[in-house]
Amino acid sequence: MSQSGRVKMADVAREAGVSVATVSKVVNGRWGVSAATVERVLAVVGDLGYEASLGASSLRSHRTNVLGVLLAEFEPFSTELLKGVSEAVGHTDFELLAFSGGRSGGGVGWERRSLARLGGSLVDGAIVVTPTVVDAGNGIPVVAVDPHTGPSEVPTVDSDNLAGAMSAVEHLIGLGHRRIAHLAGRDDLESARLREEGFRRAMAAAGLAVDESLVRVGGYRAESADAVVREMLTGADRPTAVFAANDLTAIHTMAVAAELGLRVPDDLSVVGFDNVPESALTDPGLTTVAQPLHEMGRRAVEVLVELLQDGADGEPAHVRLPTQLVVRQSCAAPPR
Amino acid sequence: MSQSGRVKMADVAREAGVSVATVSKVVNGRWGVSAATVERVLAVVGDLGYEASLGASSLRSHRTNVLGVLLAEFEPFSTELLKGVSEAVGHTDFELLAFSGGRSGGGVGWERRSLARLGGSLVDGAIVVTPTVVDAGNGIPVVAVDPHTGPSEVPTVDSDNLAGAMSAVEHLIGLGHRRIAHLAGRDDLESARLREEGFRRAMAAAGLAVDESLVRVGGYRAESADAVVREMLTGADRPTAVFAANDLTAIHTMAVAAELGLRVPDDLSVVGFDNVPESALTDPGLTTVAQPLHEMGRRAVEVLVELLQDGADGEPAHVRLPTQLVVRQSCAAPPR
DNA sequence: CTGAAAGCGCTAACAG
DNA sequence: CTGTTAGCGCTTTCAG
Repeated sequence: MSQSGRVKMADVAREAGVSVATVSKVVNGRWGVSAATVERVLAVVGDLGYEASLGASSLRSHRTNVLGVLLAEFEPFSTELLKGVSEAVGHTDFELLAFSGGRSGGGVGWERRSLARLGGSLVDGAIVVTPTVVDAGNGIPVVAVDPHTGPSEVPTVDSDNLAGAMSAVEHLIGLGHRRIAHLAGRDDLESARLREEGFRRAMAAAGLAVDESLVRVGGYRAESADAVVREMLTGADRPTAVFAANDLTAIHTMAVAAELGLRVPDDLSVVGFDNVPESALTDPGLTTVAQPLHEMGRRAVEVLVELLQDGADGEPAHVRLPTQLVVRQSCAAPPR
Repeated sequence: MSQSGRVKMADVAREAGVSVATVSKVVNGRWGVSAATVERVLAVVGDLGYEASLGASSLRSHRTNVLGVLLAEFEPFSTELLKGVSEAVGHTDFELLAFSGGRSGGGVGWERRSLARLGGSLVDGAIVVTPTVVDAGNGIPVVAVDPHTGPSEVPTVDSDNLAGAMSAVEHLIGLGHRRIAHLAGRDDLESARLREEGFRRAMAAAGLAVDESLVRVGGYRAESADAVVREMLTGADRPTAVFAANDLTAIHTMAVAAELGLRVPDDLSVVGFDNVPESALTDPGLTTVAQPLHEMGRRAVEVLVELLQDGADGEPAHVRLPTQLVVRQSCAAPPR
């Protein structure tokens, strides 16, 4: 039947002998079409396999029943989150659209760009993952997961980064470590700032001084951390343990250590943060602070859907979930 | 500056004192605009933070520089693939859009629906993940990953399911197993069919008869496999080993075994297929057949981009990548 | 070099 | 109940 290109509403209309307006009404279940017509049109729709163009209908109706997830790139953190989001969305009748705009790693501002490109038409609401700047949305409801600025005027979902970081460092201290390094995220990320803060508090609580030369910014990506890690591990007085701000850089730390001939955990202990599945794939398995990533995704959907239904009444929600230390094999007592 | 809703091209035009047509030309880098005007418009664009609406521009131009990934839901298999896709797309100047249409698990036809909704406007080309029916695209280039029908008129990317399955079963046989069950996918999935075929060939090669009561369809999801697994493991003459058609059902098999008081691998050996990161998270770790998921995603992008640039000249590409057995701790010699 | 006008495919008032 | 008439925000001729 359908010969070239996509089937459009006009094709259905012609075939069914009605106007496009009528087809539109039928397709959208609007009132005021005779049962006979509805049936005929639906038959043709099925026949031709017609499906409305998301772009076109959204342009006009500003209601698409599609939820958007905006992210810088599809890496372990955001894909884990997506699993939770996907599961939760499956219980609603929304469709799900994940968008990664701009070039990988996204120059700053990807969240604004993406929001502008999709918002106001394609998606009814959006979940932005790890945004560094949140514009209170672009006319559409937005919830931020693990945002830059920490709780603000836009609803957020995150985990208890401070307590999580403390538990990780306490674990190292408990094993006997004194010379502990922190491979920090970036100052402009709230989660990273809190993890560093947790590191410092745990150290202070144990009466340990922080050697500032061992607190270095590695970002959240392997590439950005590489040079810093090498330097840290080849330095004269290298640390006996490293607390990395996330799993990706922790895993990279282990890789660099191996390359340098250091055994983990015998020569160097490593702790990460996130508990992405990849952290269990390393050898030895990475001890890390688990964030309930799936749950965070589910909660974000919950908050967003509620916003969509009830509107933004009152204070924005700020959901904070607990973290938990997952002990694997990457930590041991320090070498003597 | 921007007060309500999104900034649109008309706003930029007004502010810059030119027509929308001119703004459009500038924004799209078209020829024939004076340097002075270009500069002025660009300044306003930056100022107002203007970003073209994907929906609107795609509607008119049929070129969006966005690649689509269509999937039934965001589960481990497709998200691993996405990581590879994302990485590869990062090296191009395309943006990436992953869409999961319809309700979770998607009634059949989700691939057609999604393609119709996005194709012809929103995306320039699409990668469909595990489609059960491939319509040769909806006017746009399409490449299928791990498709239903096996190599066909649409380009495909998959892995060597037959050899992979054989290696898994040979591993079990090598350990001394004779009574091996196969938790099959579904007959209408090419990959599942080939895995079953591999199972049978390996058994035959070893001179072992297949007990047909131990070849049961579990689908690719935990829920669909649950009842079948329970029945299999509680039967009178239960198998000493199970080769599941994918990791998700293998993992579920281990869970059910644990629930029934069976120890893995002492009482029951289990092998999976896919090697999604989750397979390393189980206790004991799951022995499984690795598919190069990231690589498959990368290759799919490669094929798609080429299609987009050079058009579909000649035979459709069919990329088949090798699999590899990953031995963890879920298999041992059968109990005597 | 610039702007006016005509749609892309669809939905939302309105008339008939 | 049904069709006609306007656009949504943008790109693209085609005159000026």
